[in-house]
Amino acid sequence: MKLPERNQWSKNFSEWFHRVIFEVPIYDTRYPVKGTGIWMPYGFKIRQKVIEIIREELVKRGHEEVLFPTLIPDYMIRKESEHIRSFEDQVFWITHAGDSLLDVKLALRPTSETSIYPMFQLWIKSYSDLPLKIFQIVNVFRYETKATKPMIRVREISTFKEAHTAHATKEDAEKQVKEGIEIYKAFFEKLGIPYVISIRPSWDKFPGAEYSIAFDTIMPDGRTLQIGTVHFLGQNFAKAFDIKYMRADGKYEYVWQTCYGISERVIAALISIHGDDHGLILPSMIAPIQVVIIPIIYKGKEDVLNICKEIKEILEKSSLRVYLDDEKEETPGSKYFKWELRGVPIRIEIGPRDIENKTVVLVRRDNLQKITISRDKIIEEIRKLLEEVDMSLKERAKKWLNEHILREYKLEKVKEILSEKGGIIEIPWCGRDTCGQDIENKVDVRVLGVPYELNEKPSGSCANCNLPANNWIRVARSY
RNA sequence: GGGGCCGUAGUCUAGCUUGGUCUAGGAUGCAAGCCUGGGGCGCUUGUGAUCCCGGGUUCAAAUCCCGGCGGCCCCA
Repeated sequence: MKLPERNQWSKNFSEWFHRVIFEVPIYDTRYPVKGTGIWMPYGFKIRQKVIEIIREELVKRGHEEVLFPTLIPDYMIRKESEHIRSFEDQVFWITHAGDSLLDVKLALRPTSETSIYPMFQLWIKSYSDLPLKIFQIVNVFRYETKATKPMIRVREISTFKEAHTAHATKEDAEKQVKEGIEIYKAFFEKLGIPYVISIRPSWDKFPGAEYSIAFDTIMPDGRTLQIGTVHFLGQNFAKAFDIKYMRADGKYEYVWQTCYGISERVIAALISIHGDDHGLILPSMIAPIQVVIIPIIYKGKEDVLNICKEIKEILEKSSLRVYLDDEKEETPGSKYFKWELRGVPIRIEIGPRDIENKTVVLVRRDNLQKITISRDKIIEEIRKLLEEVDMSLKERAKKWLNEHILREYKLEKVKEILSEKGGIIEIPWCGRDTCGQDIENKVDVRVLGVPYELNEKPSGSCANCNLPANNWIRVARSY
């Protein structure tokens, strides 16, 4: 069997994506409210695994999980002016209870800063209460006006992980920003999702933040997707919500804050980036089913099934997630396609030939290579193979990302490259906001920002205005 | 922000321009049976559609018009 291709996957990504999430099924978009969808059992399991990983990374670093109400009273959401100004048009309001008009209308949270920080104000008394590091995983609502897209641009974000922290000093808070970034790096590393980190331009930072740092990845069609953000809030919200603490010397000071978020866009990225024309390929850590067993039953050789059951038990004892597809009416070939679509990393085929030779056939999902191994080596062989598949997925994704990040000095070329193959282009930039926005308009791109953690600077002049360039700026067509 | 396309069984789609032949055709799926089984088996039978919703025009609307809801795409 030849290597599965990635033609549909890249050239017809939108179609590929819709087909896969519908047919697997992962997510049903037929619910009659625009920009919403249903996590189907298999998709829900993938989502669960992703949530487990991020939760573990946060808890490991001293974050505690909480759960806030969905509703935010009008006067509260308005406390930080820049924040509300930016979200105003996107807020869903509850104005009525039955027929009666509410005295205070209630917002469905578009994000939770304004619901959480009034409580911070009550909880934080002295420096010994700091740092305070919490997170929640909730749904948030944003009335998107542009075309919605399943998991990528939705009106009900169903999986919004938001962390919120408060600190005694600016230094502590900025250290927290770095920790937030480390958490996300570890998280994406585990999912095998490659990324670039950029400091968002001032005109695109989180409303109410001092600055924002964002993770972007590149989707199969070459457009970038923001998959994580970390914000330094300074004392903006602390002042708006009067969050003060008493220092050791008895004086009061406003806290310094950060927040960072991730949504189901990560899941969209996960299933897209590792896919091919046959469907999903899931990293073993995420795969709801890591190994699927397909019995090849010929008439009069029904004992194949018994061996399959034995092997299933052996593998389960070794903590693998195994499924035996013993459906009688379906042919093996049809099962292969089905489980490939669903991204199960390893398939075991067992037929009469294998029974006779005490072997099994292992097929890895990424390249469909078949190997025949002796039955008593099955556990170590599968463990090894899972690791190899994970590794090659990660490497392929990384390679693909790197191939789609280029440097360019001429704006006309930028436009050309982005229309042809998409990706991210780094161009020399003078550092002025007006010039950056000018580039956005001229080339029809989104400025992602300047590279985070890159010390090297461009020489020469800005690609747009010819003033001396003082940094690289990343641009892309984005979701 | 601006523009375009579309909505017919669970899914994809024909029919719409030129209203009547549509009792809405096909594929796929689903169900039953036979036959099969190491890459989407085959055959038979069956099942499944308020033609997105509301209004209008007309003797007559899936088809034309208006509004709504929903989906997709493109451009600066």
